[in-house]
Amino acid sequence: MAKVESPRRARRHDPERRQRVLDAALDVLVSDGAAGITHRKVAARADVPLGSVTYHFASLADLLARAFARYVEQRTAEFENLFTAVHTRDDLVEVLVDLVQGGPSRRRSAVLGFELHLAALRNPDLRKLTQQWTKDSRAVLARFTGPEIAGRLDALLEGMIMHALLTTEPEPREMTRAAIVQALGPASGSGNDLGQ
Amino acid sequence: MAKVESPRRARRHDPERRQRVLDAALDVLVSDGAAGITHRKVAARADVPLGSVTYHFASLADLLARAFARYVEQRTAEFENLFTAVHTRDDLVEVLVDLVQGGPSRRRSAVLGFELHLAALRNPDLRKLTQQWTKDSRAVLARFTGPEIAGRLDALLEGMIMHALLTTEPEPREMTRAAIVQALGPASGSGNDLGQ
Amino acid sequence: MAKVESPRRARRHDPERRQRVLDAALDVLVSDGAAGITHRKVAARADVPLGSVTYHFASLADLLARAFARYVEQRTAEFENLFTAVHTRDDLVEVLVDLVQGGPSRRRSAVLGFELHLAALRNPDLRKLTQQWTKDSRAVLARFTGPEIAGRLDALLEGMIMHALLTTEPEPREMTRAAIVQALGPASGSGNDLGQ
Amino acid sequence: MAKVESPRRARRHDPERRQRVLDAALDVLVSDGAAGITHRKVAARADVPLGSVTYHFASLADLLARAFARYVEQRTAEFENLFTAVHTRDDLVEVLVDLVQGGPSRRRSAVLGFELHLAALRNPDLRKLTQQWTKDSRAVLARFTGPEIAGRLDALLEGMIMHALLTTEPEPREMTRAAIVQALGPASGSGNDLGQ
DNA sequence: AATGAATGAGTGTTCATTCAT
DNA sequence: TATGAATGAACACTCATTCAT
Repeated sequence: MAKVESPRRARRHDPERRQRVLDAALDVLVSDGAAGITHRKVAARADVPLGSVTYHFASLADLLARAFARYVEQRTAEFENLFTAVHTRDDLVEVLVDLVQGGPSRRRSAVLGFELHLAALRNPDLRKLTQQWTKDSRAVLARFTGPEIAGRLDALLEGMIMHALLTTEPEPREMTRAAIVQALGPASGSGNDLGQ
Repeated sequence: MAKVESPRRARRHDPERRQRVLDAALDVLVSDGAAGITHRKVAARADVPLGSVTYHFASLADLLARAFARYVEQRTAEFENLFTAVHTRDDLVEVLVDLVQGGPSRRRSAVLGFELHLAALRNPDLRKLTQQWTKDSRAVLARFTGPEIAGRLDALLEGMIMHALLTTEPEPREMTRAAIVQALGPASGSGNDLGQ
Repeated sequence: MAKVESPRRARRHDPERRQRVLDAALDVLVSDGAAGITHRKVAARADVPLGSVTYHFASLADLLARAFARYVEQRTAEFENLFTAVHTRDDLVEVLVDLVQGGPSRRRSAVLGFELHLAALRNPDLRKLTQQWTKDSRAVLARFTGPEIAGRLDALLEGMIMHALLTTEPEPREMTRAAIVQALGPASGSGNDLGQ
Repeated sequence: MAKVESPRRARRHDPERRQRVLDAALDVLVSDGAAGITHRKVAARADVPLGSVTYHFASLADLLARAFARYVEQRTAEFENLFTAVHTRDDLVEVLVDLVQGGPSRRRSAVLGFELHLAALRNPDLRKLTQQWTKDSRAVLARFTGPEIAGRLDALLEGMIMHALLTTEPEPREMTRAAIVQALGPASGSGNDLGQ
């Protein structure tokens, strides 16, 4: 019978530890921000000895950079995924409204996004990351809207998500939808398809 | 002959010191972020002894809150001001485009804005501040656009400013203008006025 | 009509302020100990501006010394007083038992006494104070018991008071009495009087 | 030839460091009192970097508590030891007189005892420690005197030790002895043994 | 006489990082 | 390879004391 997992495993070989530490770092970023992350908090969160964190990552900045990289990777894939089922303009609108109104489930993602943006403001390496991320996101959107609309849509979404994060009175779904529909511009064709 | 400014004046009486410390705190916030602010950096920036900062502000959190409050105050006034000369739709568009494209002169403002937003995410007192600020900004916009458009315009501007801050290839002015014009929606009247 | 006393009176002339500050200092000593006393706590307790405390007392050590002096003065008088009504051996025993079992009303006194003793261990000025105090106390006791008994009685009382302060299970009154009676030694005469 | 002790050894491995820090803390308590102890003083006394003290003890209060616990442990053993050679009533008296008159060699012990008592007044954890200590001491005494006499003897000893610590004119040994003999009460048997 | 402002020294504590094992 | 011990730098904050007014 399997032994119950003890709170501090002494496993000498733990190939996924790096990943677990990175996820723990993201958890800490969500709750305490880039301002509040420390080796110790990450180690505690990952249930790993302190030395293990400094062993696997050259510095806290390095850990942060790799954690953010992991986040962007995951989020890009997730974002991509969101659009696989989009076939009509209405599908697109619905997906984007969900993105903004996402509720607590997407709060984590959103917070990390803004943490990354702010950190990137003063860290060139992270700036590269945000630029690639922005480029990729817009590319996904552009498949449905063309590049110009994609850019403004992206900005609008970002602003709306930030506001959603901070407000106590969430915007009605209908208003979010209207804003998105307007940003998408007039439907190009007569039908409901995306007209590409 | 002017006295040479000594590196540490022994000025015992300095009634505007509080304000100077707050401005120094904002300077530090711009360069190092809320993550990097310390009493010592603020004191050095304000050319004031360390004890002076802790004397005037009960805690670093208190100092931060008051600095952000000062920033919002200034920025609200400045924002209000921007629109005194706006009479036509084109005026409005031009002012908003400037807001986004503002260049280095507005970088400080923008950075502080995002620092505040992020800090507010985990600090209820600051959240009150951002909420009031958002409300006030939208109210100003709403005078020209009505409340609904004001909301989406505000989000769009925020997103565009964030992107402008992070990109190395600034968006052409024309694209920014197009996005804003679209967000404003179709001109209500036939003329160039704001149609209110 | 009399103005309601505001929490911080701006009375320029306040001849009893020194005394009030000393009493406040004793209050702080009771609650925080000699380890925890500060100008600020005393000022707050006395409802007096910080500058007033440093104005009236040359240093914190000075304030402490004068506060303890005031305490000894009061306590000596009080102690003396206790014995004015003592005429018989039984009276004496009863008064001493009360001294030990005194309950919360005497806790303040007892705590201050031990604070003083400990402070005196490292401060020669305070040591003079404790020596005089001890001498006076013993002199009062000696009027009833002779000097030798007075000394051991004093020590016994001190020890019992300290234990009473620290225990959660107070000693029965009867046991305290028995210890005191034993320390007093066999009644010198046949009667109930003190036999002097 | 012995190596000269360098002021700061770079000893990375030092398994008894915790104990040495605790002993250093007791030294500081003796010289400066609970009021005067600081991490830095302890570190200097133990010849250990500041960070080492905070590394081994979660807080200054923790350090204090453990130092006092160590003291009580040592003192209890020592006290117990004192009585192994006691067989007659005279032996007992002699040991107790030594305890009070102990001279400088016992000054350290006595000071720490009073520091602990005073600290316990405001710290429930330390109060537990003093209660256990008192109980143990009395139990040792009670083996020779019975519980009731043990209690009053304990109080008397405490009071006499405090006075011995503070006086400049030490009490003659004979007087101390008389007080103890009286507290022990009349010898129970005819002989010199303890009559248990 | 009295006090608010000011400041330098020092406090407990946290932490990134190093290193011996 | 992994980690507990260790440490120096820095931090937020407190405070006795000074001084201009």
